[in-house]
Amino acid sequence: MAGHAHNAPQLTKNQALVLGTLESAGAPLSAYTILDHLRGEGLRAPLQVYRALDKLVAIGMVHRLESLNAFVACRHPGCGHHETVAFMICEACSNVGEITDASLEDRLKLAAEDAGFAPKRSIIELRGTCRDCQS
Amino acid sequence: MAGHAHNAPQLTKNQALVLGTLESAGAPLSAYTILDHLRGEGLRAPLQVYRALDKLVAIGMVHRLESLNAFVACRHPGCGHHETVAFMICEACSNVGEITDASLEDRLKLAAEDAGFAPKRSIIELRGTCRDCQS
DNA sequence: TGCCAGACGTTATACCGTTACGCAACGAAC
DNA sequence: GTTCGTTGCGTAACGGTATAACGTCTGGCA
Ligand SMILES: [Zn+2]
Ligand SMILES: [Zn+2]
Ligand SMILES: [Zn+2]
Ligand SMILES: [Zn+2]
Repeated sequence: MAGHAHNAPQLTKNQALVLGTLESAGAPLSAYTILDHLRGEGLRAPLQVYRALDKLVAIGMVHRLESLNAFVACRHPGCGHHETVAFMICEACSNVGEITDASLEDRLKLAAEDAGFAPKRSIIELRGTCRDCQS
Repeated sequence: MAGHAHNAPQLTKNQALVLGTLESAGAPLSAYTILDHLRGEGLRAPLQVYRALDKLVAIGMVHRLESLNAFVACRHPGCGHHETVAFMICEACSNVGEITDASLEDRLKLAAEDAGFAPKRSIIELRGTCRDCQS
């Protein structure tokens, strides 16, 4: 359960178990996979996992990958409050990287506002091949 | 079944039914919702809808919205081959707009390559409020 | 003490998507 | 014309993802 200290508000037992599972996996896991990893710790129902995930996502320690229906522990360099993050998902090794790029964010916001759209949340997920997997 | 003519390769009956449903809805629909709309036309199983959707997505007449697990008929102005599209999803009225912005695409590609990542596919979905729904 | 908010546990259910099988239609190759 | 590969179709069964609706238990606080 190593980790970067987001200003984390005392995790509960289930939240800590779920976070630990994600961190030691180092890759995205589905809620049901997490559940399977934690049956030995007494968890039995999906909802126990989903509730913990909801909280962890809310405080920014875990991200949800929409295109994968899966969750990953935050690896953001510095782990600040990232408003907009772009995820790089390697299809070969499942590793997930995070980009925060202000000019990209600006560009996106501008393009949306040109169309009269007021964005609240941005989902950016790149599928491809990470540095290590390019042969 | 009005529509823009992508260079469409003669849709089959099921494909035309599914596309027609999406176009007349004018908003994203889940595969099961499409199926419910088409029971009267003889469709009975999810697979019939998913197969049609697969094809329609492949030829670019329908887009899949990953963050919604839903599908929408293409409304892209000009409907060309869009490599990278950003979707603007209104959370108030469910309307979906499409942006194609070369400089945004470049910026994203550059940021990824800085990180040693070779992207194959980009998923960009903005959640927010469209022009008509801002009061 | 009484109350409330938040986390918890359990059951059941809804929603999303695929596997596996077999059949029918079409066109190219022989 | 027969063979064969490809593509679409239909059905059944299944597996993966997420939530609803209960009730319980705790800790904080008036
Ligand atoms: Zn992060
Ligand atoms: Zn990789
Ligand atoms: Zn489009
Ligand atoms: Zn709207």
